[in-house]
Amino acid sequence: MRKERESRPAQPPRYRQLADELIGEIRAGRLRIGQTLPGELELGEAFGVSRHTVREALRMLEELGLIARQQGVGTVVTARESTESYVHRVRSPEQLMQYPPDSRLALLSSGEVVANRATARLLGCTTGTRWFRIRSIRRLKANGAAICWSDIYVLPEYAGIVDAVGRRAPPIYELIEQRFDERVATVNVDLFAGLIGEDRAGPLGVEPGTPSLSVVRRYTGRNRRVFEVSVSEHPAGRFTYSLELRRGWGSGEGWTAG
Amino acid sequence: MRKERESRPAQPPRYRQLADELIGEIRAGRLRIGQTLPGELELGEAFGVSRHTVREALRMLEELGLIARQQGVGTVVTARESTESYVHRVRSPEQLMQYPPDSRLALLSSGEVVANRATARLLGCTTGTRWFRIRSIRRLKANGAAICWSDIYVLPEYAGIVDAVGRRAPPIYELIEQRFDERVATVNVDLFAGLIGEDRAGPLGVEPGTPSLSVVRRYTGRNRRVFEVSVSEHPAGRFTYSLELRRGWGSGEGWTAG
DNA sequence: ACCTAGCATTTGTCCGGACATTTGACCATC
DNA sequence: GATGGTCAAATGTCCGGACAAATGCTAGGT
Repeated sequence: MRKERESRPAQPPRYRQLADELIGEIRAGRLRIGQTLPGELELGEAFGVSRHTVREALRMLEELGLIARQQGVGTVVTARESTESYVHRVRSPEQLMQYPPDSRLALLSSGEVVANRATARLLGCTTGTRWFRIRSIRRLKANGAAICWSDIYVLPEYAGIVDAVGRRAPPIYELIEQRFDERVATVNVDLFAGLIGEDRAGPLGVEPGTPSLSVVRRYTGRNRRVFEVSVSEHPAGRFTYSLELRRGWGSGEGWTAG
Repeated sequence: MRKERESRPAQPPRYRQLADELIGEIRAGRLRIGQTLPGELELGEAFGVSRHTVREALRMLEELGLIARQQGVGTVVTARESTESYVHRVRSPEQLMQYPPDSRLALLSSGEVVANRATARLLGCTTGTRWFRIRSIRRLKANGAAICWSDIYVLPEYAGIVDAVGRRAPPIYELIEQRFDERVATVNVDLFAGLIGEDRAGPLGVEPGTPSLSVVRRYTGRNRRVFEVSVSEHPAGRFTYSLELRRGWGSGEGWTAG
């Protein structure tokens, strides 16, 4: 027999009331992290609702990252607060670069290099590590203005992709994804103030000593191995790196910023 | 009567098979954006499953951002591909700033200003707009080294928060959230190369002409109004702005970067 | 032409039930 | 102490059913 429901307008559904109640218990500390909740049947009896309604409520908590459910084990509290957070999202690592579509990469030189101390610190590797380095400049097609100088380091085993660089080609990480069993899982980006040295001022068309925005991007594959690092220098006035974060709810899965 | 299911190991659940089938139809273009799907009952009959199973399958598509469901209307295709994306997430706008916890903001001066042309361009407002500006320097507690100079502009109606600035206080946007009916919905961040002028070199303890990392953050409330803009300059070598993006699936809700 | 009531359609909520699968505890045996 | 079997408990999957709520369409009245 279906339980009669009070015909009160704007009353939330039963599953939401139950979810709110359980969230309150967790927030208050009466249900602690690591603790197993009563089973679905038990919760249903306790709150006078069906198991379906209980499961709907638990699904909400799961989406908020407060609990984890496992078949045969039970429902465990995993967090006290669901993590309200601000999210920046891009469709692809290429969109992360934010270069104008009418800009082109021009290959300057390439070859194998051994990371000295300074390079090792920049790349986040140990001194002596071998990389294949691709030096390039990105220019606007319209007026040929150089917007950045990029040193791109890839693992020596991926050096073959240099054949395709500099033409109407996709980004290097994408070439690597296409030709090898590699997939971008994480991108770490560092931005800091730099200064254009004498060796690069000419090709970039600026005075030596011009301030620059330095951007280091480290691409990590699924095997937690960094397979590409790009180090770019953008002369002042030619490039702004932008991002927008919007408020949202996270699932408490360790998604916080690196 | 319950339909007999083939006792084949590792076969996905019926709701997932149905979800995959519908995803395939959408990807192939046979179900187009804007098109309404057959109703839940009709889908159940067509695929020989219960309405519950249909709803589970549709819930998956909804979570992927491929469809939208509305009571009394139906289920509409909203996207052709679920948007694989890379996500950067922080818990709060304060975490976005990335200042070391042992750094302190020291108030230099404050007062109302009128945006001239250059300031208006920087703040993203019109020339002549009035702001309340708070000038400050952030230093490491340990050695007193200045890591940035910040000009923080707030709407004049929020000027009162200046009383609490510079002490063991939360960030300014948080003070505003506490005292007024304001809430951060979006933060836009621009990073670009700058240069430390003569007026700031002394207080910052660097030579004039030192390159700097300039960071502009615009805080927008729920009413789409920018209520705070902070403009910070970090001398080279003292600050790196870092972010990490991880691969994940978005819901195709227009979450792409600004 | 406009408005309103009624109705059909659709999704949302909730119920009871049954079986499948997974997990961990317990016990017997070696 | 290790191993394997059994069983209870728990969640996962799936079913049929019923009613609520929202929406859009249509017909009739003004």
